[in-house]
Amino acid sequence: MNRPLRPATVIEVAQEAGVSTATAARALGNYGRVRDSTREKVLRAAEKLNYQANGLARSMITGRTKSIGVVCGDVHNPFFAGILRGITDVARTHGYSVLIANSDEDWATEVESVRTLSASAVDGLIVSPAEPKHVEHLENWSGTGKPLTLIDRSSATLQTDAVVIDGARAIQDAVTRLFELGHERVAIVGELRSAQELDHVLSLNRRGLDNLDVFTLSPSAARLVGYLRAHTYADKEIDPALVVRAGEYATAAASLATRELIGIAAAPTALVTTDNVMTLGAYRALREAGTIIPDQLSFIGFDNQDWTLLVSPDISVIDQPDYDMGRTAATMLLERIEGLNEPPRVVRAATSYLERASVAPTTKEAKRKA
Amino acid sequence: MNRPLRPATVIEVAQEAGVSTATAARALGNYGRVRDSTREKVLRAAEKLNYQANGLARSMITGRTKSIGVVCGDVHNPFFAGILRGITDVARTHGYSVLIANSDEDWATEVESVRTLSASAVDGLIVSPAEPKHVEHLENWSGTGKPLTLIDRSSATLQTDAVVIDGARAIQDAVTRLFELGHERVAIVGELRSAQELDHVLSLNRRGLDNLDVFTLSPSAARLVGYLRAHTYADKEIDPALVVRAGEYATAAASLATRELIGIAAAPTALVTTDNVMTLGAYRALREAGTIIPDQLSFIGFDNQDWTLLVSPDISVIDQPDYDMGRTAATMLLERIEGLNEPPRVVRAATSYLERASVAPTTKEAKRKA
DNA sequence: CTGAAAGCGCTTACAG
DNA sequence: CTGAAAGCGCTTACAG
Repeated sequence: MNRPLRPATVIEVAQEAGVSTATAARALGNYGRVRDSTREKVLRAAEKLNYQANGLARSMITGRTKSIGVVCGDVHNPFFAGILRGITDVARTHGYSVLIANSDEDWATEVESVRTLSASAVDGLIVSPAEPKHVEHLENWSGTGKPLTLIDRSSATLQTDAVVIDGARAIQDAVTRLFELGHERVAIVGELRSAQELDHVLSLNRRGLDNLDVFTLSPSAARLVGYLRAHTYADKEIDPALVVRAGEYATAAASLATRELIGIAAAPTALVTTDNVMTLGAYRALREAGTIIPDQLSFIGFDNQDWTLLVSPDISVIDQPDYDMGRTAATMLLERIEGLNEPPRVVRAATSYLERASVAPTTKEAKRKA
Repeated sequence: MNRPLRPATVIEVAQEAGVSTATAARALGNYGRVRDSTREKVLRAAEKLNYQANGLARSMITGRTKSIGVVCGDVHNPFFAGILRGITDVARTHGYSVLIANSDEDWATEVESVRTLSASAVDGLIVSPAEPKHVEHLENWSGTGKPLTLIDRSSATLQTDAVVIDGARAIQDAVTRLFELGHERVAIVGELRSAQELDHVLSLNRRGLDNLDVFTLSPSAARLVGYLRAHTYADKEIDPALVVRAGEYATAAASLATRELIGIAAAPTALVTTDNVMTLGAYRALREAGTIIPDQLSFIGFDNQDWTLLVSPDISVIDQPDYDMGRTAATMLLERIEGLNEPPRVVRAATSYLERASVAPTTKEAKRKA
């Protein structure tokens, strides 16, 4: 009865139960046909010997490890943390383990992460690709026949499941709302890392904007398109000085860009941001500059972070269901792992605009209403 | 040259290179002696066949998977997110994968998580035990000979590496600082889930407090000890009404408890909290109640969250190096995995008190100084 | 329903 | 330095 250091094997259980290893394996592994009385005999022997299946040996044969891999930008970013929580919750209820890797939005790191997870033989992968245009490594992964689900970003070249939001629509609605409130000079702060993508988007005319598939763009570029569409459809001109590029995915960059923005001669009366990092950075700059919200500037952030309800005034935000997005992505991935064979499915999670005290009509508009 | 769906095996590489499988394996696996020219021949064949080592087969033999498991309360909690980031960063540089599970501070969930990670055959485990007194499942794990590192909480019964902070000391210093500023009525809001532990700690006299090993307590109880010590050493009486028990690890519970606290007749002039969840909950309640900080109440939070520098006034905090704690825990674990054989090491990470505008002297004290 | 035997893709003594 | 062979702990046709 003394528990051996080396756990018992199927063979030992079989001997204890007086059956063949094949039969013991069937009873233990819960497959094939076994007479009930035999199964019980085996299970009793297993219990006696404290049998624990060796998952490695099993996985080598079945080719499945009951684990999934996640490659996101940074687990410390609350948006990804929320997604990850959703993924882990779904995985757990299905008995799957979750392996996590951060890309820091760096392509080479992402490639390496995928390789590491691949070496860990995960059954499926959830990735928010750092560069949706460079997904050869993900194509290779898919070449193995194992499923892949994209999250937060989709790809034009990759035919797989994806969970995204319509960020362009969300920003378009927010900006339009600001127009309603009388704002004529609305600024936007976004990462917009790719200057090329930025130039491309800015160069589009109305028809170009209409026809653009925003889901193939990087998140910040897609959201900028919403900003441009709002202007175009409202017949407002776009002042390039109000389109602010942080250039990298960091709060410091957003702060710097925002500081410059509010220093220009024809200052904006309203500001929208494209995600939680930009929101935090921009807000810090406004706070340091002593900008009075909403009197001097109406402000709409992205992502419903805790702090947006702790500062004064409360910050209006575009809420994005990160947790549910994670759940959805995991659910879709597990369906594929379990054998679902359908054309790629793209889920667009719903965002919602939560208007709070950081947004107010312009003085002029307020008077008009009165 | 067409890439086969099934990756090449050692046997195929060996045939291609014209050597035995043993030799091919040695060259591929980078162990044993192989003549340089032979090695090259094998590696060239491997490249040609696009050989990828089957980690599962390798792991089954070596007994190692190059992966570690992490069981924390909740990855969505910024404290754990910071820890996890530290762990993943260290793991990556060593070529290890990280498997993550949340316990939600629930013991049964933790047990299940350990079992799942165990089935995934991780080489080591980092756990912040939900109930430091109930660690039989962790003892079982250690019984396998694989290493375990505790984080944020240690255990009296478990002889393993651990990374903790001296929360008692941190709170003691903070409370003492409040005394210096003239505060006589200092309150504390903590989770203090275990009523039994709370009663025990509250019942201690000076000697009992002196001799208590706070590292065997739950974090919030340990921090309460710091509060009690500060009072005892300053010869201040403890008003039980100022020791506030949220009872569960949730912001809502902290808010509720705080709301009651500030409603009592003899209200506190200062408040400290025991971790980031309690801090957020307490701050929300104060904000809703319209408490003016620091005029009506000096406030010291735990964990240097982003938002503590966004609200007005800035919130003083006890900073806890979550990221570095994660790094340290991972480093220690990997050392054990690599064979280090030393007595258990307990690292006490340094906290720092960051005083900001949320803390001020009492009116009386301010006058005295003037 | 059960058993004997082969096999998954590696690593590892053991000889030479 | 290299090779023939056994073995890790399972699962899986194939017979019966």
